[in-house]
Amino acid sequence: MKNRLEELRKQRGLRQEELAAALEVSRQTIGSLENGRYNPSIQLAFKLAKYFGLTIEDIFIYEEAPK
Amino acid sequence: MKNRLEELRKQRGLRQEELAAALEVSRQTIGSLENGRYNPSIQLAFKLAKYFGLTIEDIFIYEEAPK
DNA sequence: CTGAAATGTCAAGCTTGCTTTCCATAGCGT
DNA sequence: ACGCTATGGAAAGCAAGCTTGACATTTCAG
Repeated sequence: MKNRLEELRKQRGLRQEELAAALEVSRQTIGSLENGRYNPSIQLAFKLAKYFGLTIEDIFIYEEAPK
Repeated sequence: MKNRLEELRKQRGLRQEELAAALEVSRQTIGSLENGRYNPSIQLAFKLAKYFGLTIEDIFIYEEAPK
């Protein structure tokens, strides 16, 4: 699963740390998502979508092969 | 987080077991989601949305309180 | 070039999502 | 009542998401 987090964050001129604080997660979590080390929980996906004013589908690109 | 899984499944006249098979998860997973024992992973949420021809936001209702 | 800020990344530990197995309960046709 | 089918739900175990803490690397202003 790919995502547009880094792009969206930079568009808004935010640091990973600031975005993390806004979402109440750790900076490492944001970095890990941007770099594809793992996928977000659905809760966090909703938080991100709400924060950016987009839908989950706008931010995360589902790819068939779950791996 | 609430969801409309049971409603959607029944609309389509499916058993939990059939839906589970279509999504390649266990019957217990479907039952647990319908009864709110836990939230789906984002992968499974995407699978469900695709299966029902809806968006994740159509199926899952995000509630602030992460509990 | 130098230093500070931002990001990358790892490790250990806890929590949550999902599996399999198993048993209990509910509903329904006969 | 009986038996069958669908669903509910618990337990144990593994995988994935997230945390804190620490350290390496990149980036960029001066």
